[in-house]
Formats: sequence, C-alpha cells, structure tokens
Amino acid sequence: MATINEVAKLAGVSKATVSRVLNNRPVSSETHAKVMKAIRELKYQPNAQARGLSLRQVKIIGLIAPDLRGGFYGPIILGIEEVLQKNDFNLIVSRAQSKEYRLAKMLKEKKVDGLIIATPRRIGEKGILALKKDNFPVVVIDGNVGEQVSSVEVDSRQGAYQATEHLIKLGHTRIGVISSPYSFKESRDRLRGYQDALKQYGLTYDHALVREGNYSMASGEREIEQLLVLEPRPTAIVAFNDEMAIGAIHGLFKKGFSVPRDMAVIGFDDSEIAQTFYPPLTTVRQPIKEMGAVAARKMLAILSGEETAVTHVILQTSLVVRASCGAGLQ
Amino acid sequence: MATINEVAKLAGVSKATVSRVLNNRPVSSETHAKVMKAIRELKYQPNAQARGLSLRQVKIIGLIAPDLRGGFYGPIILGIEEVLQKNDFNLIVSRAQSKEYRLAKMLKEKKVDGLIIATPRRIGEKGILALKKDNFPVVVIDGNVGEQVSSVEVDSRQGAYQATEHLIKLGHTRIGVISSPYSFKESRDRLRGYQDALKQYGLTYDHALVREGNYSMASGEREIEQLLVLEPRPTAIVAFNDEMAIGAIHGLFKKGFSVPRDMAVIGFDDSEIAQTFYPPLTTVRQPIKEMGAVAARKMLAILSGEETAVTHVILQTSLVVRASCGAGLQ
DNA sequence: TTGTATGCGTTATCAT
DNA sequence: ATGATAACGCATACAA
Repeated sequence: MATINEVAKLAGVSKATVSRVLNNRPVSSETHAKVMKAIRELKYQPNAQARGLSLRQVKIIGLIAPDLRGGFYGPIILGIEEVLQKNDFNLIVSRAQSKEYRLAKMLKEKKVDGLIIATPRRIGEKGILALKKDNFPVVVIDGNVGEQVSSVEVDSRQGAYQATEHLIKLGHTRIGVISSPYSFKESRDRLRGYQDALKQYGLTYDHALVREGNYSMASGEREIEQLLVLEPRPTAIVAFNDEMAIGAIHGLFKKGFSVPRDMAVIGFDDSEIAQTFYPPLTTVRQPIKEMGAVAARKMLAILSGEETAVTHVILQTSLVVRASCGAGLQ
Repeated sequence: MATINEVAKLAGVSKATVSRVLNNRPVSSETHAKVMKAIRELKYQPNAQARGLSLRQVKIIGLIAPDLRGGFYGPIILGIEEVLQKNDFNLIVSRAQSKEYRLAKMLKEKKVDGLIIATPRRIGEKGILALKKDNFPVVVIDGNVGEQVSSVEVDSRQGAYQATEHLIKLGHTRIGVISSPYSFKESRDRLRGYQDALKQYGLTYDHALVREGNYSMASGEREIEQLLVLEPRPTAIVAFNDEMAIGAIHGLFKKGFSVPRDMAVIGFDDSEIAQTFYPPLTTVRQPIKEMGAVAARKMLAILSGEETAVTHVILQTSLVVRASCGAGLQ
C-alpha cells in the first residue's frame, strides 16, 4: 500500500504537508486539492502503527473477561464495541488468564491504550492495582477492587430488594435464595438487599433458605434440591442469575413441580435466555450492554483527559415481570 | 516505560545486542545474562507498535461479524481467541457495517494482519473479493463468497439430512421446515439435505411445508402458525437454528400443544439454549467454537506462509438427541 | 560475537 | 503556508 511519501511525491509537496491535510491543519486550498487527489488515486490509508508510534496512541482498547460468550459478556462486548466504533477505536478481547502478568502485557506493549476489566473473580486483583499504580488507564466492570480504580457497577442490593419485595407482595413468606459465590462483592450486596426486604416487610431471616451456587445451571439444579427438603418448604426462589434460575426450574420440572404454580422463580440479569425460556422468566434486569457502553465512554474520557479523578458509576436495576412468578402479566 | 535504548545503556551493550537476545539470536552467555538482568530491572516490555512497524506484522487478527453475541458468534469469538492467544496474537472484534469500505479499513491501516469474516449476509461480499484481489489475508466462516477465498464451513446438507432422517425414523411423514433466508447459501444446502432424506425414504416433497424464517425466535413463532393450518397438519418440524425452533415451541405451547407429544421439534446449531431449554432440544450440532478455532489456525498458517493455496475446510455436523422429539433418550 | 547505521511510516519542531 | 529534519522504538544488513 501507498505511504505518505508516495502521496507527497505524486502531489508534488512534502510529506509534512500531506500530514497536514490528513490532520486538518491549515493549508492552501490548492495544495489541499492536489493532495486529496493524490490520496484518492493511490487509495492511500495512513498506517496505524506508525501513527501510533508517533502519537503514543493506538486507538485500541482491551477487554479482559473470564469468558467471551454467554448472556453476560456477549452484550458487554457489544456495548463497548458500539461506543468505540463511533470514536474510531477498536476493541481487543482477551480471556482472563490465571497468571496476573498477562493482564499487564498488552498495556505495557502499548498494544492497547487502556484496559476494561470485567471479571467478578479475584483473579488479577493485585495485578489491577499494580496497573493503576503505574498510571495505566483501567476501568473495571462489576469488579471488587475497591475505591482506587474507576468502575461501573450495578446496584445489586437494590436489585435483590426488588426481587424479594415482588415475591413478598405476591404473598410468599418462605423465599429461598440461590446465591452467587459468597466471595464476590455482588453476592454480599444482593444478600443484603434480600434481607432488607424481609426486614421491611416484617419477615424473619432464615439462613437455611440461602444456598451458594456458582452461576452455572448445574448449580441451580443442585441447590434447588437442597431447598426442597426444608420444612416448611419455600414457595419462591430468587436466583442470582438467570442460568441458575433455569437450572432450578429444570430441577423442579424433573421432580414433577410446576412453575409458577408450585414454586415462583425469579432470576437475575435479564439475559437472552430469560425471554427465551418457557415459562418466560421474571428477572432483575441488569443493563448489561449499557454497562459496557458506559465503561467504554469512561475509558475514552480518561484517555482524552476529560476525566481525571477516579469515579464509580452505579447503574440501576429494574424488575422485568414475566410468567415465572405467576404475577399474571404477559 | 523503558525502551530498548535504556536497556542497552544499563547493560552496557548496543541496542542491536539487546534486540538479539530478545529474538533468541546467538549472543555470548555473559552478555545474555547482563541484558536479561537489565530487562528485569527495568521491567522492559518491547513496544508492539514499533516492532510491528519494523516487521510489518502487528500480531493482531480482526474479526468481522454481524453481531458479537448470541449463541453463534460468542463461541466463534472464543474459538478464535483461544488459538490466537496460544500464538501470542490478539483479536480485534468488530460489528459488520453496511458500508463496505469499513471492511478494508483495518487491514489497509495495518491495524490487523488479517481478517476473519463471519457473516451469512451478503454485506461485504464485493468488498471481500476486492480485499482478496489486493492479496490481503482473508478467511471466511460460513460465508457465500465462492471459491476464490479460503473458508471454513459446515456440511449443511448433511446436517439437514440427519435431522430429517431422524424424524422419519421416528415415524413422521409430514415434516415441516422453518428455514433460514433463502438467499443464504446454507439455506439452500440445508433444503437440499431435507429433500435428499425425503427422497431416500420414499416421501414426496411438499413445498407448502417449507417456510422462510429469519433466524429470530419471533420468526419461528410466526411460521409455526402457518404450518399449523395445513391439512394434514405436520407432526414434526425442522428449524434451521435453535432460536427459531424455540420460537416455534413457544407458539405451540401458546396454542396448547405439547412438545414432543403433539409435535416433534428439532433445531440447528446446538447453541447454549438448546440444552438450557425445557424440554431440552434435539438439534443438529454445528462445531461452532471449532469453526472459529479452525479459521484462526488457517489464518495463522496463511500469515506464516505455510498455507498458500485457497482451501475450504468443511466440518461435519452431528445429531444431538435430547427430549424435544420424543426419541426416549435423556 | 558485537556495534553502527538505516529503514519502517507517521507526527512535530523549527526554519523559511 | 510549506519544507527539511528529527523523533517514536524496534529490527537488520553490513562492518568490524
């Protein structure tokens, strides 16, 4: 492909001048025309690496996530990419590795200008803080690294409150929980929201009703069995993601229970399967795609120097009422 | 961050020597030690852009897809990324744009070394051929650009044959089809496989049984309604992806039909929802993640010069029998 | 084995 | 307004 030198030669100007028209700096209208003509003829396209080397900015953002697919990370990728594309940035996606040093590699190599980290796991926590200390642009999605690094999160406590309240208002008093791993900050927040609602409506908290899952469908199916042997048996379940909710429903179906008739089930995320499933799943909607978009905007702001302080954006959840709780809608 | 010059200075050698140890070229063991020590002390990390500029290789591959999430593109991304990561390459993902020129931009900018294009749509077809003519490394996944560009595909005809045969062997003779858009090559191949199976088992083809969907759940629900009014009513359905199959089942449930008792339904893809759904969906498994992996390996082979000719890899499908056809398994 | 010099394709500085 | 030239950080051909 043509370089700036060839364009300069064809247009009969210096490459400095070509660079000027490329970057919209003042040039006489006649030279502008000449240069543009040469650019078109040679189908010239500036070399991003050379530009990056000179400007110290590649216009690429990296995303680190434990998994690149699924109902959660797919929309995040989409949300990020949409924002970046509008700003002529690109997105490199990378699966999280156990080795922390990998985290830093792309940044230090200058392969990316900044890193968006989306992982609830503890992997990389120290690594993230180290990056932050080296002043690398980092934004965390739904993480638990604390105050020092910019983040976009979701009001988990509120979300769990909404779910629990909905069930209470439907008349349930024994409400089981299939939680995400207790070590995640979001789990603790959600459990607090669950307790808030119980307290608010004068119900007592029973620890036996709370089971720890691991976000997989299988764990949902496993934990519902444990909940079913309780006396008295719960009549409603809050699962901390849609997959575990659906796993629970599978378990209920296999034991001959009907949903929502015998058991109301409510999920978390409003991922694609929540609408796809039958019965359609009542769920706490997290604005997943928007989380990605907000993180991307935040990253761009940091890079452009608009945003200098560490900030934490907290997005709100909303309850999506479908059929799985028998609320009579849809 | 430190540069090669600072490392050279600290180690007391020239930067050429540092470059040599970085690239495993012969150096005396003492200088090797000195240089490595300096590298560690300075936490030196080579600058990918400078290296790329010099080597004309960034070690980044681009992926263009119509959508970055969902049961199909998620696993593709995962498959690609896994292979690339092992080879120290990175993956830039980008949503397909209607404008063809966007396709070429990343390549011409040298922001990526090659492009993997995964889109059944006709978008970019001319653009792809143009890229190929300019000798840019391009691999197409499941595309319909013809012989001239390397591709990895799936044996769609065989897949549809397997699905249809399965239903025939279960005793069905009126088998409806909810197809993907007829303009896609894969649709035509699958319809041929469907017809092959009918013919093989002495059944006659009835065009009224074939409806055109658009891969969305809604279209599955829409088209099942049309199939239900036929006389005699079909007793089994082949849908050309899992989402349409599930849409069809929703439609059936709403009309009071039971699956598989009143209607056998079989999907295509074996995406995550196929296992998640209730009843678990019998489906034609496409090795989606492997398609990504194969495409990535092919791209790396092209870049390294191992693969020079245009080749087409065709992966085989397999039938995954679950509950939605009443075959008695699982 | 090691060092020097040059090129990779830009942008930026300093002249003119 | 434009041109010459020096970075940017690395790899490499050629010398020593």
